[in-house]
Amino acid sequence: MMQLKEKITSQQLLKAQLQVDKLVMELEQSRDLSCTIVHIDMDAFYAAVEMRDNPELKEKPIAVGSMSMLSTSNYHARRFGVRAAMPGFIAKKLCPHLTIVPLNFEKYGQVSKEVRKILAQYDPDFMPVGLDEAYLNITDYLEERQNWPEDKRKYFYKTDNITENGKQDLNAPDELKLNEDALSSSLMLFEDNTSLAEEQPITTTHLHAEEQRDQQLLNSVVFGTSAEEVVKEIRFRIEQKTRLTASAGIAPNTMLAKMCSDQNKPNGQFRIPPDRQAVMDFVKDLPIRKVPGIGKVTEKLLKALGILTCSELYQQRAPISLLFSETSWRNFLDISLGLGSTHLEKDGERKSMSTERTFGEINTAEDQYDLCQELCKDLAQDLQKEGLKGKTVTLKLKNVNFEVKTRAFTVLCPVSTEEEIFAVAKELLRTEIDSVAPHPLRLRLMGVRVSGFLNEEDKKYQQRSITNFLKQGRGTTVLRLQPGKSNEDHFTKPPETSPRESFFDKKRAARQNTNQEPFINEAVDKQNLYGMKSSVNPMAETGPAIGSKNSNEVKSLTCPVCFEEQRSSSLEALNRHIDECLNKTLVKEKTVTSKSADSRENTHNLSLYIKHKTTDTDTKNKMNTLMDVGHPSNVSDNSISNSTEAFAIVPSKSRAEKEHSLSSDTSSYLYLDQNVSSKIPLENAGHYEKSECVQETKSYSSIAIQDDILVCPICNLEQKTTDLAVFNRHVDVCLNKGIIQKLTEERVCLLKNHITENSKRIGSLDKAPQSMNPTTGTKRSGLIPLQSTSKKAKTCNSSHTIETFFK
DNA sequence: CGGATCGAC
DNA sequence: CTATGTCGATCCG
Repeated sequence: MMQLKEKITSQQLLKAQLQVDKLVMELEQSRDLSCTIVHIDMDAFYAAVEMRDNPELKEKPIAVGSMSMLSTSNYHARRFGVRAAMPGFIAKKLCPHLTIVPLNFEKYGQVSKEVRKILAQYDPDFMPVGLDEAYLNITDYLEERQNWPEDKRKYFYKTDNITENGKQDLNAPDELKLNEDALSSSLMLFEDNTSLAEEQPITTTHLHAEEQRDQQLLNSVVFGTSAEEVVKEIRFRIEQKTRLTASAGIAPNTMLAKMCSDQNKPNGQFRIPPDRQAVMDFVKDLPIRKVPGIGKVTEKLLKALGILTCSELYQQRAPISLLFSETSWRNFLDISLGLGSTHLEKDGERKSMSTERTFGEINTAEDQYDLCQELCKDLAQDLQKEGLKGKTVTLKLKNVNFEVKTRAFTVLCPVSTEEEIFAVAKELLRTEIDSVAPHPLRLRLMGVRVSGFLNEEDKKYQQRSITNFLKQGRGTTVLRLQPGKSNEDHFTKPPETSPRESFFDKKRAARQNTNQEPFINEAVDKQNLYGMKSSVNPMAETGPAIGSKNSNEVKSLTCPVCFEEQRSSSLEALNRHIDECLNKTLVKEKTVTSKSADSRENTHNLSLYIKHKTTDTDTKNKMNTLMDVGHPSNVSDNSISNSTEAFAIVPSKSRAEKEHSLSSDTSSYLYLDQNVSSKIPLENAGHYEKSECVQETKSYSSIAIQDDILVCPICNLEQKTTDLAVFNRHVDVCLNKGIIQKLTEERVCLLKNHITENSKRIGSLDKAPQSMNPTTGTKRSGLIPLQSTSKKAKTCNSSHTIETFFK
């Protein structure tokens, strides 16, 4: 993209600038600040629930999840660098005293329901996001509330609830403060009130009138009519009801509201007033990574173009409009202007359903088929719960090198039962197994997804067609697809009866007489896949099942669609031909994508780059170099200084400091195995991603370092530093998959052997198994090529990269 | 449509 | 020993 950017002429840029700015004008004109959108976000939700329900966990560092994956952690644990999406066993190394609590989704769901009940009173159409977040549009509610008498905005609470021994949340003092603030600002009028809020914990009936009055005076709070007051009230009620705290953001649109809720987390809130300047001020120095929808990849992409903040995003709007797709750059423009959705669209119908499982290596075909069937079974159950049938079945595979692959197939007749799904998934799996034969597929994950659900129109059509179909007395073909029959029957056997011989049948019969070479087994199955496409639909005008018939009876490499005999004996080629025939297009020979010169070029650059860092040929040093590439101690002090909040082994910060580091801190991991990596300036390598845990640490002080020697739990190498913050950053870099992910499997063992033996030449690493399929390293991100000549790296075999690297 | 990726929780 | 599961959106060919 940087190259493309270079090639933009000033002419083009000028034109783009004019066009974009015209749009900016329009956008500015239609800027809508009239809505009040609220984003509510429960603080460390799962962990908070677990702590609430088990006081023993209160003072301990805890995380919720399993040894293999954590969903969230409490603040205690976050100080050790333990955070969401981290494997539990690594968290244990970072924090040996960590208590890992298993997930209890039912409970979280219950709590979430309670919270939602409250939220619904402020916006019946509020939009939940997961269990712990929600957007509310309180515009209408606010207006109505202006005229409310105080008693309608008055809530009672039990002080005990907050100060009770051992019961209070870590953040309770803040909440108490909030309550006190609210109390002091309220008039505290007492009125006998029949419409008390449900969270009123005091039963008034047993008390004398005066006592009752005193009691309630002490423990009541009146919230105002402003947006802030409403949100305080919401958070107050949530805490009263669940003993859990929430953070909130208030802004004129959802994008801003979401970012606001992050601002004063935990247990705080922040508002951007409905004022253009206020919005622009907020957005000005905002790191783009904070924006919902901009993730790691997009951040890096924009960073390469010199864009770190929203202002820079705006400044570069013209070139951006030339480099990105329409949807992408329009979105970027909205972001840089602080524009976002002002209404909450309720989520539509489900579009897919899937299930997947991670496991220790499974490499025998038999086990893989069994597993696949099990997944289909589970998925079928889920589908049936919602009465869904879908036309596309997708198989997802991840091998032991973490390379993910999906393979999909669409049938004309929607499927929902285990047998139906498995029939398709099995073929997809078979194709994959065959594609690497005689090597086994070495899987660590398998998943099955069904999508392409029928919409209402489809259903009607389906119904009508079936009716017509049955009227015509051709039910036998339909029955082929009914549950109860084995999957084999569905796709590999011809219909028992063929009421009417079609054109295709005749053709087929004619061909049969020529008696040619039989298909090998897999060929039959692959052909079946194509057969399904054209034959399974009982409504097909062509009549019964050409594919099904062909599958058992055709004995030559003849296209079942055009009936031309195919020259190539390659099944792949035949299948491609059939596919093209089905699509009524010409057969195009796909060229097999080879590992392109580009990918080598990249690795070449990389090794050159590393070379200057290591003159020593000792293997262990190379290891260290590899692990330390992203280590801050290798980079300029300057880049570190902005990052010292990592994992927050730091005392509380003032607001100003915090804001400063927020704006200057940007994430950038060093990816050694990706195309751009060699282009990232070294001085940026020490930056790291600022995660939620960093922002949520304000009330904690620093902790002591217990050990003299810090050993990274991921790369297992001793770290030179004794600074826990620096160490944590190293772990973060290690964790961040770019480097280590590809090494965690057998390669690490190889390396270790090399280190201990210290004799073999490193080049032998090149002899790593070739069985794995190269993954395509193509990066897209809506890039519009200005010149079609730039056929960039189509494939990038990451393991190869690493091998070259070591070499 | 199939496949790959990104992003979110 | 141990690196999730699920879903929607987008882009490309």
